[in-house]
Amino acid sequence: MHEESRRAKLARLEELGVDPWGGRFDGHQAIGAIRALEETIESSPGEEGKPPNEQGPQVRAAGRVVLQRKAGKLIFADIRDWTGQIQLLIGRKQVGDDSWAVAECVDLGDIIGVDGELKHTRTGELTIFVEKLHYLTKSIEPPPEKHKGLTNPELRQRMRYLDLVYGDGVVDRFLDRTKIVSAIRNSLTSSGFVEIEGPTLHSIAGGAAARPFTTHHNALDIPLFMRIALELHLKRLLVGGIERVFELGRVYRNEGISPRHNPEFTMLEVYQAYGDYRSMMDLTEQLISAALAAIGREGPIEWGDKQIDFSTPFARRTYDELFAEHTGVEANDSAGVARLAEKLDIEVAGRHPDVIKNEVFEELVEDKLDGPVFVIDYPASICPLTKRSRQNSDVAERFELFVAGMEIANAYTELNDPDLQEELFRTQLAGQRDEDSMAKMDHDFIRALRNGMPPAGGLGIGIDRLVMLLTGSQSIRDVILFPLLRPESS
RNA sequence: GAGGCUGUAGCUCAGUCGGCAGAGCAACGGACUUUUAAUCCGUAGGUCUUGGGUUCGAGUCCCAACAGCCUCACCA
Repeated sequence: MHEESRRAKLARLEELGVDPWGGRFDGHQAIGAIRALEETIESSPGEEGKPPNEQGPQVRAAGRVVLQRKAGKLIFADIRDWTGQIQLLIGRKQVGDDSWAVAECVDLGDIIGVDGELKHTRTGELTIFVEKLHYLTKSIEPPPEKHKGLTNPELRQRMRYLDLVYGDGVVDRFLDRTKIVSAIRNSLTSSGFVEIEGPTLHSIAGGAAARPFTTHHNALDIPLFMRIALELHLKRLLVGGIERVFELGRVYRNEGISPRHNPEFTMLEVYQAYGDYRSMMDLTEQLISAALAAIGREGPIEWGDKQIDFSTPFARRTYDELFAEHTGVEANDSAGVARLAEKLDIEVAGRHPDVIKNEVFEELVEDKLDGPVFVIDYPASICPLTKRSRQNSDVAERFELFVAGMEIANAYTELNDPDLQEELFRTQLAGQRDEDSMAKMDHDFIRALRNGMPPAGGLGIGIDRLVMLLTGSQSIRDVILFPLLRPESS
């Protein structure tokens, strides 16, 4: 077994009086920063036919050994940290017999620290000429294949730590995710929004239409649900006078898994008193622009075979307009819509016309919206939390932002009429199943509205999908560090 | 939940018509003080995902289970 030889070296290190598990290692420089010191190397002409003499800075680095070439009493090794990779040269004569014995215990995957001079080898490779070697941690497991790394998607997800070390661009992708989230948070904060933490255990799983995960509180002996949305508690805070408020948090939906769905995902919801859905469009553009700037992306972004241009302002098109454009049937032609639905095997009998129309929209229109495009003015009847347009009460002041056929954001002018809200919670649209409806009666929420919620705009952004788009990732599992997998059977 | 594809050494992958289980990397032993996907010589490494079945004989064919990926369903 591979483990045996590694354990033998572990024992050998202990014999040599070296702790194979290392300890505090102060003052090391990031490899990326060390590489940037290349220009400080001073060079004087060497003797006839010899390379120039170099004098480089003294550096201290730490990293994982990812390549190793043993050439007799010389070892070339490449170590990698999260900022880059650099070659080491360890010579028996240069480090002395004792350190050489330690160096001989180095396996691929081990973590070591070095002190040495930064200069070039004869072949011109930037290299740390090691003077002192520090063992920082032994790896008992062999690393993945050195050319291709881990390619099996299951192993990449289960052993994300290896994917991060050996996968091309994986660390950068997840660091980009962090930068995107920070940029969004900073942008909101600098616009006067405050971040709060709402409850994740809800007694009523409201604010969206999805099946919740259920759990139970022992002491109170009550059923509880993991939240499926952030909405209703944030709106309670509007009632409480927190005029600009947001939460960036995990929500849980007990639904299928796909390249665009993970049972837990990250949602941003923002509420702005005295705003409306149009203010939310401006805010959406602001946040996405800030995210792009944070990861240094300019110009169109490649996503699969699509080119996405995030220059602002994004297109704004009405729901009905897009419906007619992509289906060839006018949105208000309910007979025509019904015929279309039947052709698509969408059930028609006993169902609300807007529910049917929306299913047709999802089927025929959404995929084609490469965007970014704000789809505005949804049928009011499918929007129970949204204020109706003053000009046309059949239309809700709502937009969804579509990019590459994916819904990225959803925003409303928030409904703040408690009586209408209560009525809409009560009205189950004909033909809709309970779990398909977001009209779930929440008396406490109604009571909050009865105390006066200021008119407001609200916005939700699916952070994982946004990160997918901005990092060119085709699967949500590529932007979630530990996506849900079935546990391994032992 | 349905269908398709995949599962072989630690990793990446071959394995033809059903006839001795293969390679590269990694590992181990040896040579090498300027290599860089180091090179050269040698060695070792397998419950072919699991369980059944067909067959003289199964990694290969059939059935089932398990896991992953994809498509669909589900999912504003």
